[in-house]
Amino acid sequence: MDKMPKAACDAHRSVSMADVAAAAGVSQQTVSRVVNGQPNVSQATRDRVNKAIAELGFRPSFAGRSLRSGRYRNVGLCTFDISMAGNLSMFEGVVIAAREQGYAVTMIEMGPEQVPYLVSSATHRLAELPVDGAIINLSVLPEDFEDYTPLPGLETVLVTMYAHPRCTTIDADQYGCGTMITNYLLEHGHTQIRFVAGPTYSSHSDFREAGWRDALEAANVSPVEPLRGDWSADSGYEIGLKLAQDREMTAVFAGNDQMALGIIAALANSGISVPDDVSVVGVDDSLRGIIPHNDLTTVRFDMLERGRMMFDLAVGGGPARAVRVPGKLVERSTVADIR
Amino acid sequence: MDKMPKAACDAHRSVSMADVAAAAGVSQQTVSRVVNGQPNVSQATRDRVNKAIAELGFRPSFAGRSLRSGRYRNVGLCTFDISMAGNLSMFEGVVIAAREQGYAVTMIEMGPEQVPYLVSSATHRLAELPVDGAIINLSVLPEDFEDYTPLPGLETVLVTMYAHPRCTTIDADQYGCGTMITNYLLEHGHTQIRFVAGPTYSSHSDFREAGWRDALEAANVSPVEPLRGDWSADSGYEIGLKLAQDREMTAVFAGNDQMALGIIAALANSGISVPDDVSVVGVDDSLRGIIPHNDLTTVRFDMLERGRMMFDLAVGGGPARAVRVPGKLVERSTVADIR
DNA sequence: TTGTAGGCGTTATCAG
DNA sequence: CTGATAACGCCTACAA
Repeated sequence: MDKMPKAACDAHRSVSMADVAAAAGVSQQTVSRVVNGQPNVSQATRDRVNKAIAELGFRPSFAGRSLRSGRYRNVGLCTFDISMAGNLSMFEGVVIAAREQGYAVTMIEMGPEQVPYLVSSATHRLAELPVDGAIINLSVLPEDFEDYTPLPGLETVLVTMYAHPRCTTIDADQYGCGTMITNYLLEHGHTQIRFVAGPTYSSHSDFREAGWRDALEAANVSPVEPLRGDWSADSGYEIGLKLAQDREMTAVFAGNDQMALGIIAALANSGISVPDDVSVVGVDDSLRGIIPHNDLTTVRFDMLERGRMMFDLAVGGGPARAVRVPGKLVERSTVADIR
Repeated sequence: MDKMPKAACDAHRSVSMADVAAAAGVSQQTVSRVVNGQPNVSQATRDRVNKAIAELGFRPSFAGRSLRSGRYRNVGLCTFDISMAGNLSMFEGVVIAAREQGYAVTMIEMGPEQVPYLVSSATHRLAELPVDGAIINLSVLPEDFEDYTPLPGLETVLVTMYAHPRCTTIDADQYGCGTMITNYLLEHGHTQIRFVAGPTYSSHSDFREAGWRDALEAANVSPVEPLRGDWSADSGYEIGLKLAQDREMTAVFAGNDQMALGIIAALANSGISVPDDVSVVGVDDSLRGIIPHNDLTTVRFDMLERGRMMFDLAVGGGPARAVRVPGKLVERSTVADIR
């Protein structure tokens, strides 16, 4: 009984290099050399080790490796609500960017029981994960945003339009997208441009609205108070019915593509033709492939570019700054010169 | 110079419990107790330690912890192409399910340079990550599927409709969804039910088609060869124009909702009314909130239920089996009794 | 070409 | 209540 190896007592222990070494009759170090493809091993030894590896089903321990190296080659990504529109496409960009550098992405969701949403909670959850950097997606502005200080030693990037004094932030440029769309409509001769906002909690909607407001005021036209939807096409339809009563309005800047679609349907049902009578622009370019003959003029954000920047900031570090990734206007056929 | 601490030489080393212990004038073990909220520490000591933790910006090392515990509380998720429709929603379910158990999810994408796609490559990449289990999403059937043997010691789940002798597989029940939709249309008196397939590489499309075929044959009607689209609404539109020529057809089973939308538009433009003249059913229920007045009858898969099952299988283990998660018919108004 | 020693940060165990 | 020790799996450095 004395000779019974400890390993046999612990069913949960995984196969280590020491086990492989024992099986192959070599030292642990030789196993390490084989596993890492180092040159100074004779072919015979190499074969014996590889055989043992295969038989025992050895896999190198991430824990052991990263304990040694001090790095994980992995970034953490936290969202408060993963199902919020846009989070998934953001995630896609980060995963692709990470893969290009040989990194993985570890994801957590804070979940609905974590109310109020605090950046500091997110940071602490992420800090216990095997990550070299952290990306925290702030779909709404958390209460502790101003007071927040990132953990020293964990490069942290906040995804939000708001700048932060001690932490790098990044987001698709919602404000710029608001001015871009509004100016585009102004260039086409429109002045009575209505904005359709998203839900009140959405800072993206706020920034798009601010861009619209500022662009209008720069052109000396006073903005009409926006109507507010909930991002859904049906809410857009209801709003479209109201807009159809507005005899001044010649253009609509919808907070997203779905609402734009609803608005266009409502206008059509009210005998108003797009773009002949009224021009409509959306945001996100989220309808490609989804609806037939998609002709909605909109703004597209390059999710791969955005993901790459988030990733680079999260692993690269550098001083705190506020990065805004510009979108591109996608001209289709729901905008025309004013009649 | 002799007294210069080693740490000062290595800028990349992170703050360890030993550092905190030195700063607080206690032993490393006491720091461990404080960090893990164990009871047997005096309040005075606890305060001193916490102060040192805050000052030094200590965060517990994932590597050290999991080296000790032998577990990661993390599952790996691999997709061959993350942007494939459906992958992201699958991912969402897994992340939510994982969070409920205090797990994180680490994600990798194989990327386009990894051709041909091999399950074994995915397994080996996942095996080097800090994961207790692995989920591999097989959007297409890889060449080495039959020969594949999962790594012993890494619980592996394959997401595919195909069963595997040595590995648990799971998927939304595409075949059952095919029979369900077809039987539903048969119950409404339709027999001339056309199927619109997705791209040839899609096994999901194949299984939906097989379900359709079998249900028809069980009802003694011989299936007309399906038309094939590329999942997009525009391809659906083209197919819809062809279907409009088919005088026998009274019902269409579209491979997904987007194509269904295109088909309905093309039928309408050809003077054929849905559901008065022709009934149409889609799959996925992916249009909610996207289009106004969404009235498409379709099949919905519960992504949270699916994610929970995948997660449980990946951490729970058990013998190899093939799990199929059934969908639910969502009755809206694009199906009517045959005229 | 191969082997030995040491330490990365943590926690279980035992000793005080 | 607190501290010392050992071990988890791996890799760098050095020795044979």
